[in-house]
Amino acid sequence: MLERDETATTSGRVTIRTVAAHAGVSVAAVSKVLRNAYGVSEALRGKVEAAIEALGYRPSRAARGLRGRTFTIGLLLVDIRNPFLPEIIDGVNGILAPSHYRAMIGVSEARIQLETSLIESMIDYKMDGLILIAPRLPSEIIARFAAQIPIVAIGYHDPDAKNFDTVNCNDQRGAAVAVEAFIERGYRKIGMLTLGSREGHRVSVVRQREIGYSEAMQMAGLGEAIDIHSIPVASPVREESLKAFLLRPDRPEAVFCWSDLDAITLLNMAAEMGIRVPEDLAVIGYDNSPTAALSLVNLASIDQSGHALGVLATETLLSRIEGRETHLAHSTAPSLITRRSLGRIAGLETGSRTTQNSSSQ
Amino acid sequence: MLERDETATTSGRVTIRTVAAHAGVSVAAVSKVLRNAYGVSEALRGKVEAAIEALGYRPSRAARGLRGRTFTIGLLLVDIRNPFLPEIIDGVNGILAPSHYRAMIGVSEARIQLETSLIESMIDYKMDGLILIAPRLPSEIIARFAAQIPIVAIGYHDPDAKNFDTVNCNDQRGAAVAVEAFIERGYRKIGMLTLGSREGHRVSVVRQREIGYSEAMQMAGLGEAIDIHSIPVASPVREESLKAFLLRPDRPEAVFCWSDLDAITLLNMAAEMGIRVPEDLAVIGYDNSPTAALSLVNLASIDQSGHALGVLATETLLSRIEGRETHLAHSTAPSLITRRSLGRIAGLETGSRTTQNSSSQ
DNA sequence: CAAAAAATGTAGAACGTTATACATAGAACG
DNA sequence: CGTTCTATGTATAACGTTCTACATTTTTTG
Repeated sequence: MLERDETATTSGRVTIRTVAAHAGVSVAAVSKVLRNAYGVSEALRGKVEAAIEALGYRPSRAARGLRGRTFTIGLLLVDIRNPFLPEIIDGVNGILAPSHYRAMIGVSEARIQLETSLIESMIDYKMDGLILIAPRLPSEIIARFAAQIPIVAIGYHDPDAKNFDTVNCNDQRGAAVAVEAFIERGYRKIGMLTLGSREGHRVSVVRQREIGYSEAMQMAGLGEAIDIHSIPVASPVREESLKAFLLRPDRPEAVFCWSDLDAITLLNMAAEMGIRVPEDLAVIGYDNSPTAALSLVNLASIDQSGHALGVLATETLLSRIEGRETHLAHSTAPSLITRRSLGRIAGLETGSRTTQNSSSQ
Repeated sequence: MLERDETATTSGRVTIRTVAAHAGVSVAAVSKVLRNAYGVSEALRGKVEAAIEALGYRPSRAARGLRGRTFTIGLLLVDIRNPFLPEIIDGVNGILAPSHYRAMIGVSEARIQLETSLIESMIDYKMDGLILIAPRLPSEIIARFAAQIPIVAIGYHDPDAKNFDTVNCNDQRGAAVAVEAFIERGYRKIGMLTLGSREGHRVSVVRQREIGYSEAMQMAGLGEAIDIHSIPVASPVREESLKAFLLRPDRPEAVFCWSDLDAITLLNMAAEMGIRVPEDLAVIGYDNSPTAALSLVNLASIDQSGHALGVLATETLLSRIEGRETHLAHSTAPSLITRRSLGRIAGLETGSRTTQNSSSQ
């Protein structure tokens, strides 16, 4: 192993100048090799690669950001507690691992100003593209940013998106799967718990799940029994609203809940109040979170395969970065994981999966 | 609002040159204002700040990385599923929100090569400092990186650390708190579940909790009853080992588990096998994860306040970045959240907290 | 073989900011 | 008032890489 070259900086970092001197070629030649640019002989490539190896050279991502690519994908989260995040991130990292790309995650809150500020920061870092996970931004804001940087949104249903891509589980279908499962087991009074009016727009997964619930009920001739109970976002009125639902004299016999987070809280309260699940109230959640699978919890849930969403979003973003300009909207299929909370059929101690077909636009 | 200035780049981005032209001053003057450097009059500051506001200028973090600071804190995670992560991140973001700093999170795996590669990437981004959360690296590797970039480690007990800082919950004390709680309730056959030999070094939180368990048992005159059951890291032998523990004819009457993750799995299995908790087996976990608090789960747990750890680590790192060179090792106090799994005293349906003092070196 | 075309490697500027040297203006002092 | 000291703002190079123009070498063609 050679000593560090004297063309290293005063801080001791090996730079492209160091490599060029070591290989006896120009700086631009080293850059061409790094970029895999046209006009590099095999002999030159060999010399440069040997020098890079010998010196342990790593390009500065910051410097690259001034002219070329940083090989960075930004992931933007508005809720670090979203239960399907680990799977998405596993999916993303699985695709990026063999490449030069690296994912960097920024955590914001569900407020337009904070989400916007985080996206701006990611642009200032010269990231090559962004994956927004369940963003709460209006479509026009996302479109404005997409004019500056490639963007893919997960968990965001915008049928009019032109300059950014979307990757979603088919949330209407997910809700319909839940309703159908209840009906198949003989339930007719089927309600839905949804999240409050802060999430009012059609792009939101919550709204899509409501639409799916309502349409499935109507298809089944149960339009008169549609019963959507809206819970507020903020604690403690959120928990109070769940309790109020449980205390209703006209409580339905089965309920589809927009997310496992609130479904699990509901199960907890039911247990504390002596309401038997599924005998007094059958429950299906959404997300198939790890907690839902605990046999102490045993919540039936719609699974949307975060891993597949992460994989698909990353592949879609990389193709955007490579120059594709036509819009893509991917839709994956939800599946029902049946567990005890669904009830009405014996032998439901272990989860089992009912699958739908997937589709892309 | 003025039109975008003609000195903007061809990509349309507002740069420091644009601001300088708009304010009628030099580029270096604008830089001095941005850096809050000495030698700026109030009049100049006013002109520059007005131009920045009018043009919506944001410095390029990539360009800043070439000479100054990017105002970026890197958070490195080896396990995105670690239940106390959301609280740590809330703590970090709470401190950074009013500043120019931004946290960027990188997710790795618990393998030396991958963790090392992620740290190198963060250095290549010219991040200003790093917080390593429960790193699995040997001390010498961390120290080598700390010679290049300010580092604070959370959940890493290295009494010999010289050039990086540590912020930990007092894990020995946490284990002792659990043992003492069992003893106070009359349990004498008290075991411990720990994580396998891959985590063999003293810096590891697992090893610290073992030490705390063993010493507390000896202090209580129960040295002969020390019983540490080691479970392997990898599934499915991990779950098999937990089941083997439950099936032991000489199973202890109470068990302290190194982490909520495995404690919850244990509770699940116990429920499936008809082992009553706490009547047949009392359990205390570690981390006070949200799942532990569900009344369907109701696991007593040692709380280490991820939020406080995040706050403390961030403050410590910022002072490192500002130039402090003396080593700091912060230790916060664990507290016991009592719940039903602990047993032996009536009226334990709601969690309550037993607190210890905190200390810093 | 000569001319044309293609491949190769280099020189130099660009990217957007920071840091430093220093010219100059303004303030303080005798 | 002249000299010295301090504060201010500018000019310029540095930071580490990418990109492009183009000189030169090599290959292909007639």
